[in-house]
Amino acid sequence: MEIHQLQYFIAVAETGGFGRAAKRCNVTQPSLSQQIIKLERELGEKLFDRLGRSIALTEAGHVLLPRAKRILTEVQGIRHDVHNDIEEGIGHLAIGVIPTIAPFILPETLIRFKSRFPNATLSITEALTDDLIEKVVGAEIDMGIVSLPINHKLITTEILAAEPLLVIAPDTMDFNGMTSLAVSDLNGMPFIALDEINCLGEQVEAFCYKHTVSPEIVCRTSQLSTVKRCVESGLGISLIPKMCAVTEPKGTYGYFSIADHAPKRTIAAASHSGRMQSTLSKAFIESVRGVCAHILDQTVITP
Amino acid sequence: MEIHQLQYFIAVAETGGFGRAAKRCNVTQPSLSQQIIKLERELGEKLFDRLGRSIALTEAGHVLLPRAKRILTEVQGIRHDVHNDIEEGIGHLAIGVIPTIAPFILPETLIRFKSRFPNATLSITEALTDDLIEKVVGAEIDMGIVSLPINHKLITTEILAAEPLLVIAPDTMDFNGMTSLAVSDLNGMPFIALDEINCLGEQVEAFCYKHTVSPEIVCRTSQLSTVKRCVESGLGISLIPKMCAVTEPKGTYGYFSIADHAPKRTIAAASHSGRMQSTLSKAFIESVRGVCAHILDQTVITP
DNA sequence: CGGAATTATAGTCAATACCTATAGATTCGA
DNA sequence: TCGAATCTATAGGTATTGACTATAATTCCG
Repeated sequence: MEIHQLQYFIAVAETGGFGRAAKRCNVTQPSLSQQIIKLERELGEKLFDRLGRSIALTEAGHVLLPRAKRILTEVQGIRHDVHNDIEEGIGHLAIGVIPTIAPFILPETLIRFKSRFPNATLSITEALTDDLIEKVVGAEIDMGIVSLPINHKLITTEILAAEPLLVIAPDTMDFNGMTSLAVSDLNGMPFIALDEINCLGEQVEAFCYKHTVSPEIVCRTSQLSTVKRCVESGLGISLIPKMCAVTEPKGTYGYFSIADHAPKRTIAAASHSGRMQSTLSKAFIESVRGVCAHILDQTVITP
Repeated sequence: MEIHQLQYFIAVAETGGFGRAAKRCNVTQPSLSQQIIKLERELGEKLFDRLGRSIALTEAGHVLLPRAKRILTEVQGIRHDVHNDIEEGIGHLAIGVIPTIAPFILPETLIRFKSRFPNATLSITEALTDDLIEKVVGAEIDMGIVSLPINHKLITTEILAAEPLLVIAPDTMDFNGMTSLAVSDLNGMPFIALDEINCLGEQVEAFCYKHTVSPEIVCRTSQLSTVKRCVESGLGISLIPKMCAVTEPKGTYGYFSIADHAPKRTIAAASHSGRMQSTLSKAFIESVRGVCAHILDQTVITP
């Protein structure tokens, strides 16, 4: 069964004749006749009673007609839909975000994205960088929101924001009223470290190593919120991303920047080099970029 | 766009590879590749991102997939439906009935038919024989319930019942207690005639002419119910089909058969010789046959 | 009965779907 | 890092088939 056969069939049914149908379909009458006969043979039923002057649909023809029309309508609609549904933002997007970013940007990002594309569906995965990269490569998700650097030849990254890392210290610790510190001030300080399975943990570690400071690690946790709670209870200081400082209620601790070698992380969208970015993907990236800018614009440094 | 292209597309989407899809579709991989490429060109959008190990649907592919599946499902369903819907009595039947039959058989026939084929739709036309025949020839209706003879080379008839015509006479007229009359008894009697545009009118006329009796026509009406009312009011006698006697409430009149040359009419289904009879048509014919048998089985002759 | 109209058949041609063979690209394990 | 394996694309040949022209067969109408 072929689409053009259904087209011919509908034309015959609607024009009431093979010749007229052929004219409408821009083929000759014998061609059309043969295709109808072929369709009849395939279905094992005559579709028309040929009455000389006119034709009449048989029972089988009556059954086929509405179905054929529906199929043709859908086929006609496909070309249109393939172009328009994309613009209308109908579709699905699978996103992954690392745990040290997700809780701070997702709420606002989802609100923005959903209001712009109410018809799109979204699935979010929270996982560590390596996991996300693997999922992107395997096309399980469309994009990962991660922290650079990413080194994988199949991954393309697009920078979304540069984010300072701030020292967080409990109110019980005194920095002599300073609001900004030097790297060397960290030396020997009790330090709450994030587990190294988080890239942020690694990055902090690398930062300390690079500037040859060695704070004394008194605790290792796997979540930033736990870090904050440890700091709050006076256990030590830590280094956390600004978005974490901004978006959680202020407690009994203060924030300080490091003046001489400001540590930062770079937030980026990682996607598969071989896949074209969908409209939704691009829009999501812009949403994240906007949310980051908005969040990082705020000031939290202890006066 | 061709159906097999959609089939290939779905296979690739579901198997996650061109080679596997080709195997499932029983074609070689290059053939399948080419058809996908062709489909992509026609739609103006890439449908898959080829990632080496696996493939991923593009945005356009995501839009197409559910539509392609729906179309394929419908196409698959057609062959099944064309055969099964017929057996399940889904469909439409257009019937015509002459006025001297319609009111007596239709109610019961429709009840029987509808209970057997609840999913079928039915349209009924009441018209004179010539009109009906023309509509059957023009395929406007599927079948006419008429009275023989019908002479038209494109019409096939199938006899449904032989129906006696009975003399109806008002109670005020006395036939000396006889329940059956001879043809000659009609001579000179006041007679309520049905208009000759009805075939029944013609037939009665022909009957009288053939047996050389000439009742005195005192009234011509166009409907049988009017004939009865005229008889009832004592205007004269008439000759009416038995089904008319049976299915209308008995009033102040009696029925008599004609013993020597029993007049009758032959009820038949007239259909187009060139058209195959649908299941519904055949079933409707059987319904009518059954109803006629049931009605004509009853006895109405005045004791 | 003849002319107009309509569908079916026959024969030819061109488009194309399919096949085999092979190249190019990527992944994975040694 | 190199080679084997896997996967898709390309090239060229073949065969199917949809479409065309011409014509026959049938029906309808004057």
